[in-house]
Amino acid sequence: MMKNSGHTRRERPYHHGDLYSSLVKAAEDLLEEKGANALSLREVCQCAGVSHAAPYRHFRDKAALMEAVAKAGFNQLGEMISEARARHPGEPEMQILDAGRAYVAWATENPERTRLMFGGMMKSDTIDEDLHQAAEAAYDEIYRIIDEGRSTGVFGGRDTDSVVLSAWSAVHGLTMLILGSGKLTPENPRDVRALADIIGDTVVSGIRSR
Amino acid sequence: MMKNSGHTRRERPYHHGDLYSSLVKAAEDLLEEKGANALSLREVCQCAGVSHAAPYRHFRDKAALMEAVAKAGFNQLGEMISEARARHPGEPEMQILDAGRAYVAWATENPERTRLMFGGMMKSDTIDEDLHQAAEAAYDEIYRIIDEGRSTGVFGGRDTDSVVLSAWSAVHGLTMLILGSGKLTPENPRDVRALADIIGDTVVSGIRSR
DNA sequence: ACCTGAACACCGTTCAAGT
DNA sequence: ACCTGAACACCGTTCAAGT
Repeated sequence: MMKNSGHTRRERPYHHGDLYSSLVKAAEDLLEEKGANALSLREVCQCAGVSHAAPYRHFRDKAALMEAVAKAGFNQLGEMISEARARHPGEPEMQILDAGRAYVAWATENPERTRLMFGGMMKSDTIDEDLHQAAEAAYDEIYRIIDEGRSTGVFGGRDTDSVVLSAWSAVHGLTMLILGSGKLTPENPRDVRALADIIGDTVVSGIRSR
Repeated sequence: MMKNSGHTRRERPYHHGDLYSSLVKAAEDLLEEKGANALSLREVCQCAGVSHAAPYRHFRDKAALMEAVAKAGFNQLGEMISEARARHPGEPEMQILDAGRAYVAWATENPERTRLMFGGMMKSDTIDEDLHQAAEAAYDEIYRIIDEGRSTGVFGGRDTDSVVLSAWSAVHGLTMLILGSGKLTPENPRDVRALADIIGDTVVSGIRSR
């Protein structure tokens, strides 16, 4: 298990080359493997093959590294929703159903990263602007679905923000219950999808124009 | 700021008397004050006026103390829902609306405890049976509301569990978005209640029998 | 410019010893 | 039975020094 990222000749050069990315990758892997509580920066360094002081050239502190991990997570999650939207052009109901499936699926496949992303980090006042924008971009994907559905008359509700909130809350709530409660323990992706569909049906019933 | 819990004569007796409760209380306070990440067992001990080794007579480890905090949280949350239910006998729609308000209100008043309770702790296989039952009792309060609503015909849906899941997901999702996303930042209890009512209306629309 | 190694103040946990 | 104080292995962070 020698790590040699990008280098073919020297076994371990003094200068790493792309330490920033290596640290984020190592942090992601270790986070999912051991959980947020047991994740130490020193272990991430060991995994990336550098000394425990090396990260401080690239990240202000441990929290900044975790913010980078969260940012990558929001980008991935937003991409999943975007793809679900693209799969059903002109069909907002199918878009929201499929986006819900994708949201829950990604989160259950990356539970620790999801907990990190929605665990209160975004509330801190020292929040990075990059991270904020990545989260915003994911939100916008949901907004676009609802907005199209409302403008074509298939969704109702008093205003778009309220409908987005309702849809997002339901899907996000299912997600966090799967990750956080002892009650919901789907064994495989098909179980996850079945749960997502139960919530999807209720959401669509609740926001459909009447 | 001398702590003297229960003792009037001696300033700091060798035997504390009710260290278990004092530690849970101190942990609750410090948790909400500094956040889960910055909470140290040693500081809890200092706050309770004992040495840093004293807790190990009452708790297996730090995680066990946090489980006790979570258990108390589930009991409080379940109590809130129960009271909301009792406020509107025979009116399941009002019960679920009011329970949603109470759920979101309690969580926003106790954000760190809520994150602890739903942060994945319940997933660990070494979970305490007491904690599991406290969480189950809170869940049952929601179940009772939906069950009564379905048996009197005001709620529809394929089965009670699916309807409970839909309602719980929506309210829990709003809660976690308020606690965890940068987007939702209600400034006061009235804002929180307004958000809860938006979700409540959609949920009731979604699960009402048609 | 980028990384290391020693150092510092902390942490959770253990255990012999005190009351 | 309950608590203390010293000890251990760890941790995040800093900084002079190395390449």
